[in-house]
Amino acid sequence: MNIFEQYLDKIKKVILKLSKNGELIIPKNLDGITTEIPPIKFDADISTNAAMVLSKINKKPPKDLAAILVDEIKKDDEFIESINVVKPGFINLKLKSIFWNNFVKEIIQNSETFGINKKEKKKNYLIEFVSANPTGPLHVGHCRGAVLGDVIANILLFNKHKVTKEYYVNDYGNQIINFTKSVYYRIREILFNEPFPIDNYELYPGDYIINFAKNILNSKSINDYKNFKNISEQLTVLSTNEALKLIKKNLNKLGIVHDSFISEKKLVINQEVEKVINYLQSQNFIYQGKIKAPAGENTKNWIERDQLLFKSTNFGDDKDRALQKSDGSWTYFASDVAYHKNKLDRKFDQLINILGADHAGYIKRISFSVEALSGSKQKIICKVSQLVKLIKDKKPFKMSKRKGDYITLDDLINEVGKDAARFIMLNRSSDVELEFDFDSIIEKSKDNPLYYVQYCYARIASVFRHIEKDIKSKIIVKNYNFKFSKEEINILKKISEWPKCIDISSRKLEPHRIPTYLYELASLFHAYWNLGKENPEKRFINDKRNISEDKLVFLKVTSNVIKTGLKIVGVSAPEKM
RNA sequence: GCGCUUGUAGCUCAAUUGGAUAGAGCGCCUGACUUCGGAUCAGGAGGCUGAGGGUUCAAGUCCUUCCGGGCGCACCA
Repeated sequence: MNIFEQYLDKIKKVILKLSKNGELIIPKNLDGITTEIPPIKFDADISTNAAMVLSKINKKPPKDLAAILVDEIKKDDEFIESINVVKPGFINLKLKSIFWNNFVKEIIQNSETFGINKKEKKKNYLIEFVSANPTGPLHVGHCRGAVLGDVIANILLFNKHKVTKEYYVNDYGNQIINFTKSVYYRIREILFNEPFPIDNYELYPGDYIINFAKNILNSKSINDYKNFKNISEQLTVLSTNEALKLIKKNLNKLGIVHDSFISEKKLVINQEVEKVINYLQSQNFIYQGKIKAPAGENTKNWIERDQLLFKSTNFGDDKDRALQKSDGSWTYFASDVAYHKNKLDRKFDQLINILGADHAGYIKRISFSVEALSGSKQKIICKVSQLVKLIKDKKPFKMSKRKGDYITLDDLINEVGKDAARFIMLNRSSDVELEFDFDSIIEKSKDNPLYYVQYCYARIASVFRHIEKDIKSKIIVKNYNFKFSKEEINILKKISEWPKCIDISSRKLEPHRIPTYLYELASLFHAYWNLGKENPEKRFINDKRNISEDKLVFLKVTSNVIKTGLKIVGVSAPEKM
């Protein structure tokens, strides 16, 4: 139950009715009219801007219009305690405590579905995220995008949409050849005692390659390692499989499981790239031409050459984009276009891509290709996760692949744990760079907002332990005539904002709103808890270890939201810490 | 040079898809545990939301021009 939607509907009905009676002129649509959470200082529960929005068209001051609206809104509403008009023209409603009794009843009876946007049309989403090259373990940089994608999926799933989480495996191209060669040299190092050519900058120096080499040797799939050419194809498959196995293990440790993995190589082998290029050619989106060197860049080494180009400038890109390399093989972009055709063919309602900041420049061309392929019928949403700045010893920590001094996702989780990693990565809007201070998260874990929220749940759980009830089991309520305290109603108000939080997070694909909300809710709860120190009446259980039904229900409802929220974020809700 | 993105308290960040007197944490100062878990709480100091212009009843939020940061700008992926 979303009380803001509920009252918005009601207010709109009132406005329509007044306009029918000729008391009010209304604009073409009422979209500008909203219900909001009033600032705390007003001691109100819901506010609306209706009078201000209607003011201009009616040529009347908001105050006068508000007066008319207030009378009509008040009519036949047994739940409104007071309603008043505030300075620029806001109408603020305060609800009676019976309203909150009903509100709580609703939640108790539908604890699993509280917060879900039931009105929303259910869609079928495809969300592609992580898609790191299968050449080694995931590192910290991948972590943020991974969590972002996973939690966006969780929010959509919570709202009862259908979601497919997909990983695009870039197992084709130069990087893969270099990677396979690296494995090959490590194998020779083991078999023939040849030193690994560490000076060759095309190769991957990381130690993990040694493990891949050992695993492949142990599998005994290949007998003769003397000639690279003879075994390169087989070795590529074995090597990328090793890398993928490791990546999946890393993801699992973060609590992420993709529904499907799509191989770039397969798209190429099945000639899906040719097919899509032919199609685009038939639609006149492709031509043979040259790309100009970018202005301001060092153009000494620039070689202009004829290439197969996609006309992304048709859609507003700065330049057209190459599809084919000079050796005739496809560019990354070409097979990605084929991949997106493949996505479109699977008939999703909405495609979502999660990209790292370093790939943001890629968004235009890929979205334009989706436009071209779908005849502008489909648009893809691309979310960018900004960089994570690692701080160690109060200094920025720069990672270098070459030196091998980069922090893997595995290291990160081993140090701070899955839950903290997820919560911190999500705690900020994905649009801003995030500072990840290793030391403060490891050393003083109390500074970690995750614990603050979890502690709230643990405190409630401890009350349940004292009264020998299970926090997880359903509560049977005899009658719903509660008498909530001022503080409890204040927290219930916050709980009433939960569906709104979910709604916005879902529509804007902004999961960071959930940890923020949970933190705020936990904060109110901790403050209330501490009142019990000075005033025993504010405690939840009395000397005889009894609890009133009101308080029991209140705790149940609060813990329910915290738990649901933590679950969406993908972290645990421990009963003891 | 171009594109994307960002600029809010000393630091790290929120801010209800345009709403009211811009809020938290850290740090700094003062206080609260014989009793439901102190991983907590109460109070104080700290702001011309980078600068100018515009749209609007209303702008941190939208448009525009500057200034500063980040990322990207070939056949890499």
